Amino acid sequence: MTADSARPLRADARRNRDQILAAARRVFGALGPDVPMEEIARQAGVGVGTLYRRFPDRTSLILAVAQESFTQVLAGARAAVAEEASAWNTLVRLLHTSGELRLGIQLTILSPLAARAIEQDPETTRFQRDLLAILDEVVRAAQTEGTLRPDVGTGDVAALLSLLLRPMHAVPDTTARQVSERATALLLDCLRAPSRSPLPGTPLTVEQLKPGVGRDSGPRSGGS
Amino acid sequence: MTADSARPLRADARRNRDQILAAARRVFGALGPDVPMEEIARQAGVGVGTLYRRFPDRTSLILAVAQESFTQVLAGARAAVAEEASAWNTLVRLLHTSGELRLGIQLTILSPLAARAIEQDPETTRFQRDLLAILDEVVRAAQTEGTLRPDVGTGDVAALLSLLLRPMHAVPDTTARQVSERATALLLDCLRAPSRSPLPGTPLTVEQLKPGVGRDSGPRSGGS
Amino acid sequence: MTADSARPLRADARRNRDQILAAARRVFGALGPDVPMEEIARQAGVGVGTLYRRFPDRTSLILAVAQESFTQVLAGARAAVAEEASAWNTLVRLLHTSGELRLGIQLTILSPLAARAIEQDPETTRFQRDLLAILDEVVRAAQTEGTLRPDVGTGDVAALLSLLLRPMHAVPDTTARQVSERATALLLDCLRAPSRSPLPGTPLTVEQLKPGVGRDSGPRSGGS
Amino acid sequence: MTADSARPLRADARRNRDQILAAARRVFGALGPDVPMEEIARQAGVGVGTLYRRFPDRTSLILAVAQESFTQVLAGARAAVAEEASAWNTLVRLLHTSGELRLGIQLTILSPLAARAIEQDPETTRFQRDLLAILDEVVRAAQTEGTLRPDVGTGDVAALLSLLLRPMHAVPDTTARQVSERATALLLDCLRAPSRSPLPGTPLTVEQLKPGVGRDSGPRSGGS
DNA sequence: CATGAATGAGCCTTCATTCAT
DNA sequence: TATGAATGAAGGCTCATTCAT
Repeated sequence: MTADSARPLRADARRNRDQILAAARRVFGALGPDVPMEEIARQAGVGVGTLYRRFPDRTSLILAVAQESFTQVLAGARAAVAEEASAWNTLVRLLHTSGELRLGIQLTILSPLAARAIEQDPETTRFQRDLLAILDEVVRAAQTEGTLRPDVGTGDVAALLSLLLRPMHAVPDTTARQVSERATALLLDCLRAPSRSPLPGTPLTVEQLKPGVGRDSGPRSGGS
Repeated sequence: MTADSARPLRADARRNRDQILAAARRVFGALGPDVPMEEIARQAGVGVGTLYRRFPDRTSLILAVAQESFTQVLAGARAAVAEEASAWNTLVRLLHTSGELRLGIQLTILSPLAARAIEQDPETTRFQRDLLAILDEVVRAAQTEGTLRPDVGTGDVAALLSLLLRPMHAVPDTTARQVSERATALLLDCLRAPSRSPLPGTPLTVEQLKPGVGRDSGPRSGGS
Repeated sequence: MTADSARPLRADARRNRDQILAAARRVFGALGPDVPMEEIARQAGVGVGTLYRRFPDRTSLILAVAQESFTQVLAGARAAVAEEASAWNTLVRLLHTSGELRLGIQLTILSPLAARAIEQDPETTRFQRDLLAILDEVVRAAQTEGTLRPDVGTGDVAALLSLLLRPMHAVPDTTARQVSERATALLLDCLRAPSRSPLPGTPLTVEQLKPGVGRDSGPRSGGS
Repeated sequence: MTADSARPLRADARRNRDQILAAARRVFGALGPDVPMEEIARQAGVGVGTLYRRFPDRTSLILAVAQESFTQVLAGARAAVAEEASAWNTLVRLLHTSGELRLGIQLTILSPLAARAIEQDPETTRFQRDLLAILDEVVRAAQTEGTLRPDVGTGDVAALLSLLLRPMHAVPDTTARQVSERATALLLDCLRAPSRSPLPGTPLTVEQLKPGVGRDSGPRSGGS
């Protein structure tokens, strides 16, 4: 995934790289994507120099973290597709699984810098495309089997998922977990066919989520 | 709201102050709460010095923006309560109205600094308390009148609302708006009584949202 | 003294000027010569604008304070000369009297800016010249009358006096006062003829105190 | 002295640190303790960043300079005690030796910031205590041996010493040196037993010099 | 290769001084 | 004339990144 470079890294170098990545996830998670590089290095138990040898700048570190996350999500998604009996069950599992990786994904989202980096990174973009493709398949299948209300599009599901993955602030951790579970359950309850009340507009397609036209630098409006 | 200082500010000073506040909303919105103060000053058409004369530090500027937002939300909420015929309609309107002010509220949420400031500001805290009190009333009333599913608590509704208010990234503005509307509709669809499938756990109370026990410095995990 | 400007200032302007001067003495004394001009203005009960109308910049305010002090010292010195019976008594009184004005004099000494300003101000320079002239007279007279040891020059006395006027730090006020009194007494004890042990070098003349050759920007070495 | 940190600094870092310290002494001496950090960095031939890496803020730099000075004074004092035959000679040597370090000590005294920092630094405080202890011993011994007038206390001597160490302004360097020598000689002449005229009050003890009761923020009055 | 030192640009904030009211 | 608002230069400090050891 993250490897486009040629030779496969000496054992200790490998270890360093992993430690750094782990530290980055942890620290980004705890302190946001703006933490001093030095802090990350310290937590990884290496010097800044080493960090920079592995990841030439902050952006590339963020990307690496993001890619790692996406890789796992993707793997999880594929497993869900393969292992679940119905499309609906796949969907349920997708929503729950994603929870695990929320952290990695979002931290990515808190800084304009990170946002831009990720948007522009082909690797990450590919992940997203793949993920959306899978989701799209599942959504259609679920609608075909009659378990998912027909008036939502893959875009809707993706957007909702992404909103549910946003971090909550200033709330006890246990509460956050409960919110997470109950919100997911509620959402699934909504999504189940048949629909009760009609939704405004038309189903959102995957295409409509593409970075598109509107302005978009930094944190922007959106969500309801 | 923001005014506790004694005398009422010279005409031009007043104008400047307003311009600064407006610029701050705009710039915080577009670039996040970490933008250089100088950028805000420029957009407001004043020198940094002027900005600092009005708002002695970044925190106080953030607070001012936040307070302004909350003030409006609160007013909107009160109007909704007063003017709508049923509790359900009030709830609907609350969800939609809040949309307008999302921006002000959230920008507030993107930096640890801002988060801390807002958590600690008594003024803002009061707003939150009042808002939650109103919401609580509406929720109970709606459940009493049988329009809101009984297995959700005010805490659930507040948390969902807050999630929906999170900004979306890298998505065309028009899409963001659609997502917003459709997600709100979907959510309302979920919330309407009777419930279809049961939710895990018990209704979340307002108390459970209080900053409480779990660690919470900086951006932390949470969400669904 | 401080007046070279033509017309004699309207009553209220006069009052303002005096309040400013008084505030400056007080504030310089308490907070050092680097206090914000705004602080001085506040304590004087006027706006900064007014302060600047009276004293076009910090330097001129410092000079005004210094001049006021020197004026008083000079007056005191003349009185001492006129009223005391012996040159020795005049000297004693000079040393004690100066105590009162220490504050005004020194504050002048704490900032490089002030130092430079004072050195270059002709008015102040004149005061110093006059003061030294008087001191010189008294010293010679005392030596003539046989009460002052003959191996000290006016320069020595002036230097000692100036050292004794330095502020003490981090010491209770009452102690400072005692130190002051006892040191003065001790000094007088030293100065009284006949000398016991010979001093190194030759009597310091007034000329040797002139700003002269050596480097001298800002706080410089010196003293014992 | 200044070293409580663990590992012993790389060779070049050490060199830089020393250059910075040297530059600081020089620059503080010449321009006062308020000089821009950048000036110090330039004179040390390093970037500001380096300076800040070594001394996290101005205060710590000032303290380092102060500690260096005190260390030397203390060493000198101990040598004097050990090597001189009589207590009187020790005292003489103390007064003269101190002259060398005057600069470091005083620069320390010109800014409220510095003053506060030094007062509060335990290291420096300890130095002062030790120094006063030594002085106290010498004073008593000299009085016992009958060479020091009995009506002065250690507090008197310390205060006088400190006054003599004050910098002189706007005076040629050579004059400053002469003043220094002659004033010291004169002072010793005063201190020698027997006393000629009685001093007002009672001998000042070391305790009376302690920061104590009187107000003392910023430059305050004091000295004779 | 790893390390941590050095660099310097950039942002925050203060305050002397000017100027509109 | 008095006021206090506005300005902007200057200094403190941090941190991303580079480079000597």
